[in-house]
Amino acid sequence: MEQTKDYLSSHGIRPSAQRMAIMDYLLKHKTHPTVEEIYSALLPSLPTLSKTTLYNTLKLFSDKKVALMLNIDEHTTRFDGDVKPHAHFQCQVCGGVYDIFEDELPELTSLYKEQIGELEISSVEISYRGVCAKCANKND
Amino acid sequence: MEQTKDYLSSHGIRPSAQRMAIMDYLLKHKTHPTVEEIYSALLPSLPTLSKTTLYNTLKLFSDKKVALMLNIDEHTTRFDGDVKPHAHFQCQVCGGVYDIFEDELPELTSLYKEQIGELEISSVEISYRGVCAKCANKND
DNA sequence: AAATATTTTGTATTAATTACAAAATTGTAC
DNA sequence: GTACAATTTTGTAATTAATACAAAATATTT
Ligand SMILES: [Mn+2]
Ligand SMILES: [Mn+2]
Ligand SMILES: [Zn+2]
Ligand SMILES: [Zn+2]
Repeated sequence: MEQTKDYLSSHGIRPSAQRMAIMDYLLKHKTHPTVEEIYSALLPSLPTLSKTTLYNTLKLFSDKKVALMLNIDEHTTRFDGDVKPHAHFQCQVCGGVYDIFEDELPELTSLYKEQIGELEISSVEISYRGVCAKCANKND
Repeated sequence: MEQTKDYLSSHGIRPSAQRMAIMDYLLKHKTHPTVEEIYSALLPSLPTLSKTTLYNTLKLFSDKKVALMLNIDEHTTRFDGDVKPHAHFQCQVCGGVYDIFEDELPELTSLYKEQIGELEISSVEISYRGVCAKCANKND
């Protein structure tokens, strides 16, 4: 929790109680939560937390590059405290979002370019969709 | 237009007037249009077209793999009649969505896998964000 | 032509996100 | 420490993309 404070500060984000709680949640829960999920989880410890604060904070985190804003789920935005290069997979059956790291997908890192032709790149999102192992084995 | 009919039929889609007009529009306009843009464009020639039909049809096209549903734009879904493997780039300044093909990004095709570990893949979406050449040169 | 299945349409609803301004908190100057 | 300014948080209202639903229209089969 103390390190969360320094982490935010070092990225130019003033570490308020709300911001630390939200960042902390993202760092501890690598489930790619939605705004609703984060909100419900934090409400017990931050009873006055407003959704607007949550939206503003997550936008801020994304701008300052301490969180990823994922558009993999067509219904809602999801967030990720892990900003290292990695891809995502969403199961169309259970809706779960899973990480795909370089060991599973060696080509991955080479897609993180700063420039492609004339285009200046600031972020990359690689999204797979399909059926996860758990759901595929349900019809047995 | 006649070939559009066969194209839909061969993909198991009954070629109604609305469906042909929508598919036709996607094949002719490689601008990654939103639902609103498609609707406005088709309204003059199909005055009774309903948004519900448009949403249903685009969902059908996506399911039948004759169109891509793009989540690159966080505000709204965009559609693409080009279903060949390619990546996309959205300019954060002008909002335009551009194609990135294999000649610009040779690693691209190798990401289109059918399986990654235990995960069965049915689609891939690769989205870059940044600033396009036109917008980068505006501050001169 | 009658019966059946499919597609289209219009309206109402849902739900994620944004806009906005007041209230609260924090930081700075004296 | 009080006063003032800047920042952050909050609650409410508004927006808007997307979906639900059932009636109307159209196409297909018998
Ligand atoms: Mn992740
Ligand atoms: Mn494209
Ligand atoms: Zn699953
Ligand atoms: Zn641009």
